[in-house]
Amino acid sequence: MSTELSPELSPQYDPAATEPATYARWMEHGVFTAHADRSARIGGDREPFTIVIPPPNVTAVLHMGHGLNNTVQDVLIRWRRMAGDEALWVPGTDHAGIATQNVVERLIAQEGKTRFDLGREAFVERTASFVEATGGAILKQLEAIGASCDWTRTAYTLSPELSRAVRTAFVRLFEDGLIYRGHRVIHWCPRCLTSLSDEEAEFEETAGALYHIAYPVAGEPGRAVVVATTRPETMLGDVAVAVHPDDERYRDLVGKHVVLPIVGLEIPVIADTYTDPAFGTGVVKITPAHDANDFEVGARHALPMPVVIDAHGIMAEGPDGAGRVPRALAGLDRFAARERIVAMLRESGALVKVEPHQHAVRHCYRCDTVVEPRLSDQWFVKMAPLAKPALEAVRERRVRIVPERWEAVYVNWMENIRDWNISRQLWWGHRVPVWYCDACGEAFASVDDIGQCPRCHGPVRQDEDVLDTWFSSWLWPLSTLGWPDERSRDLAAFYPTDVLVTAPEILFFWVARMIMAGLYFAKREPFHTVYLHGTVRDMQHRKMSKSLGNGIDPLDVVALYGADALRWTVIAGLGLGTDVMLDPENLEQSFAPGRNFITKLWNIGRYLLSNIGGEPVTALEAVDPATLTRADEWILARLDAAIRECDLALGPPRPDGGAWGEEELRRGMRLNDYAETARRFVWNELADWYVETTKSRMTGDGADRDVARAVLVHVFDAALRLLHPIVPFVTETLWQRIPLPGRAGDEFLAQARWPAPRAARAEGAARAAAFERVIEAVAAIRRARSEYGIPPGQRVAAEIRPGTDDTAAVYREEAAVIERLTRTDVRVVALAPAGPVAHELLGADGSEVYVLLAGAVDVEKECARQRRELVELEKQLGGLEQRLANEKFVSRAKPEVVEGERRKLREWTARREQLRQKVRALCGD
RNA sequence: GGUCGCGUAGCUCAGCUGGUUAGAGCGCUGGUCUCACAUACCAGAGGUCCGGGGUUCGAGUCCCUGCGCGACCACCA
Repeated sequence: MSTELSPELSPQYDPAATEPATYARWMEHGVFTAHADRSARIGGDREPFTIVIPPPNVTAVLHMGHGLNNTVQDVLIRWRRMAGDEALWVPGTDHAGIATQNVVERLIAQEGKTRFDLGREAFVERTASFVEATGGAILKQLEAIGASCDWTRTAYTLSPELSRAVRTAFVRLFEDGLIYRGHRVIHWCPRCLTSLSDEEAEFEETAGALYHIAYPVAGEPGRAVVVATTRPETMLGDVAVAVHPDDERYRDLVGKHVVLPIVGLEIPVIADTYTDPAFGTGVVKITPAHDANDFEVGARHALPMPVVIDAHGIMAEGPDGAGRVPRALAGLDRFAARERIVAMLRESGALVKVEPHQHAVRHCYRCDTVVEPRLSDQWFVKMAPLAKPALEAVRERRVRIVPERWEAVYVNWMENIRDWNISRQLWWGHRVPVWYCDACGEAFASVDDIGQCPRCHGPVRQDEDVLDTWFSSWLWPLSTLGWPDERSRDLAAFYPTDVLVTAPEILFFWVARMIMAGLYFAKREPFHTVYLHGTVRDMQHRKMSKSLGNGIDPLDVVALYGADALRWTVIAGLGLGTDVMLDPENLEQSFAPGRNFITKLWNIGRYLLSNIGGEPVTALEAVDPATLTRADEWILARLDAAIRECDLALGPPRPDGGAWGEEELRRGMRLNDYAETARRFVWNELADWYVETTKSRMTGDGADRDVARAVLVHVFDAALRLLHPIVPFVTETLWQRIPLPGRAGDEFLAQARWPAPRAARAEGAARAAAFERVIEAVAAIRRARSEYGIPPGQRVAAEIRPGTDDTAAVYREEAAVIERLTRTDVRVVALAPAGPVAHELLGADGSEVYVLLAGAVDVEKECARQRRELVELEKQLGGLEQRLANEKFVSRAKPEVVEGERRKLREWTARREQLRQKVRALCGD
C-alpha cells in the first residue's frame, strides 16, 4: 500500500487482501472526516456537501438494498470530496421502535417470557443492552463496501443528544398547538399491541368475502334490510344501519329500527351521505368503535360506540359494549368469531348470501398481522400547516425529486395529508414527554423531566406511550448536526444538507416528513435533491427478501469478487428510475462484468508499471505540445470528452441560487451513464487503442518514449480519478503505485482533485481527428483478415490509397502503428493495385484499404459482397436524395440538420462512385 | 376506483427537446493462449422499436386507441 513496494503488481488483483487495508489507511488519516470550519458557510473556503444516511435499523443486517443505497451515496460523496467540497456523510442508526422491540420480544419468548413478565423498566434495559451488544453491526458492514462515512459523527436516534431533539420538537409543536390528543378509531396491531400510523398500516390485496346479512325491521314482521360486510364479527358493535338520504328504497325506514341479529338489540336506521346507494344493497351497518368511517358517522349522529373486540383481537365486551358479546363468542379470536358468527347467521336464516370479494386489507408493516381498527386515545400531529410549506418547497423547486415522476406522488400525498398518529403503545422508544397531574388534571409537555406539578406541586406521572420511530427520524438532518443547539457549528456549516438518497417506499414515512420538519424547525428545507433509486430484484423481478430466500448477501459478493465489483455492478445497472436486476442463483453472471472491469484496470496498471521504468515521469504540462503524437492527442481528446460527459451525467451538484432552474432541474444523478462513460473510455479507448500504440514507443528510447510515458501516466491518473468514486479500492491501490510527477508521499486518491478537461487547442484537435483514420484503417484490415480467415501468424500486405493529401501523410507516419495492430505490412499507394484484392472501403475522407492476399482472393465472394454493399448504399442514398429534394424538409428542418444531410449526400455519392468502380472491376460488368 | 409509469436484440436496459445506416453489457457464432489482461483479444450474427390509427416533409421519439405488465394512492362497507 505504499509507493516503496516493488514496482511490479501481482499478476492478479486480490481484493480480499487489499480492501480492508486500504480502508484502514483512509481511516487512519482521517480522510472521511469533515471539518466544519472549512465550510464556506462559516468562513471557510469550501462549499459544504452533505449527505445524511438513511439510518438503518440498529439491529439490521446488511442486504443488497443497503448495498445499493449506500453505494450511491458513497459515489456522490466521494465525487464531491474530490471536486473540492467539504464533504460530509453522516452515518447512524435508527432505534426502530416496533422492529427492535419485536426482536427482543422474540428473544425473551425463547425463555418463555413476555415483556409483561419483565416489566417496562427491565424490558427497556434488556433491549438497550441487546442493542449495545449486537446493534450497529451494519455500520461495520458498510465499511466493507467502502462507505466513506464520517464515523466521528455517527448518530443514533435514541442517543441523549437526539432524544433531546425529539423532545424539543415535541414540545415546540405542542406549544404551537400542532400536537393534540385525539379520541378516534386508529389502526391497531393486535400482535404488537400498538397503534400504527396510516403509513404503517399497509394495504394488501386479499380475496375475502362479502357477507349479506338480513336485519329484520322492528315491528314489521317479514320485512328486513340486507347489509353487506366483509367483517361480520364487527356486527356485535353495530349501533345503527345507514342509508343514503336520497335513496327512495329506504326513505320510509329512516327513523325506524332494525333488530341486530345474534345480539337482539334494536338499532336505528339513519340517513347519511356516507352511504353509497350503488354499493351492495345500499344499506351499511355502522360500527363506530371498529371502523374509522363508521366512527365519523357515529360522531355525526351522536351514537354510542360500544367496543366488542379487545386489544388482542379477541371478542370481549369493552367500554359501552355490555351485553353485546354472547357467551358463545366471548374469548374467541376475531377470525374464529367471524366463522362462528357466519355459521350462526346461516342457521338462523339471516345470512342472505356470501359473495367472493377482492379488497385491500391493511396489515402491520412490521409483523404483517391484519390491522384492527380500534377506538382509542392517541397523540396526533396536525399535518396541514406543516405540509403547506413543504409542498411549496417542491413547487418552487427549492427541493427537486429525482426521478421527476415521484414529484406528483409527493404532491398528491401532501395535498391530501391526514393527521399523524405519533403515539405507540410500546416500551422501546422516546417516551412521550408529557406529564399529567392527577390533582389538577393538567398535562404538561416538557423537554426536561418534570418531578412535580408546576401548578399545584402535586405528584405527576409521565405518559405511558412512546413516540413513533419516525418522529425521531424526521428530525435526522437536523438532529445529527446538532439541532436544537443553535450554536452548533455543524448545524451552521452543513445544514441544509444536499442530497437525500433513498428508496421510494419511504417517501412518505420519512422524506416528506423531513422536509416538513426542516422547514418548521429550521426554516430551511433539509436538502435540495431527493434521489429515489430503484429496488434490487431477482431475475423474475421479485423484490429480494428474506422470506422468498432470493436475497444476495453483499458480504458474500465482497468475499468472492470484492467490494468494487459489487459497487460497479449496482451503479452500472442503476438507470434513473429503474430497478436493479441481479441473479441470486448466478453470482458469477451478475458480478463478472464488474470484476472483469476491475481486472482490466489492474492490467493496465501492470502494463504501465512494467514499462514505465524508473526515470522520473514528465508532467504533461511540461511536455512540448509539438512532440505529442496523433495517438497522444487522440487519447487526450477522448479523456477530455469523457470527463465532460461524466460531469454532465453527475452534476450539477447543487442548484445555482436557492432553487433549481428549468435547465438544470433534470440534469445529473445519472450514475449509470457516468459509469458507462468512464468504462468506455478506459476499456475501449485507453486499453484497446492507446495502450497498444504505446507498446512500440516504450521499447524505444529518447524523447518520444518520455512523451508516451508522460501521456500514459497522465491519462491513467485521470482515469483512476474519474473512476474512484465507483471503485475506490482498486483505483486507490493503483494510484498509490503509479509514478506521478511531483507527488508528495502521503496523498490519497480519495482526496485527490477530480479531473478537469484541458484547454482546447485547434492543432491538437486536428491531429486527434487524424488518428481516427488510423483506427478506421486498422478496423478495415482486421475485418478483411477475419473474413478471409487469414491466420494471425500469416503475414499479408495491405495497401492504402489515401483520400486526400493530408491523410497520405497520416498513413505514412502511422504505418508502423497500423502494422503492429494488424500484423499486416502496410504501404501507402497512389493507385489501386492491379490484381484481385480483398478490399475494404473507408468512410470519412474517401481513403481506401486494399488487403493483398497473394492470390487467395475469392473474386466471386468479394464481388458479391461489394454488390451487397452497393445496393445498401444506393438504397440509403435514395432516401437521402428524396429528403433533400423535399422543399418542406429543406425549409423547415433545422439548418444544421439540412447541412449535415448535404454533407452526407456528398460523401455517399463519392463512395457510390468508388463502389461502382470496384464492382465493375471485380465482377467484370 | 384515482394517479402515474413501462412494453426497443435471447436477457437487462440506453436512446435528451421528433432529423446520420437504432446502441451498450451479458449471452450466442467463428477465430486467437499476440511479450498488461483467456476475468482477455479480434471479427461476426441477431431488432416489422407490443398491435392499430393519427399529426408531420420526417415518428422508436408526439397524440388517440387496443393488448400486456408494474407502481403509488384510495373511507365502496
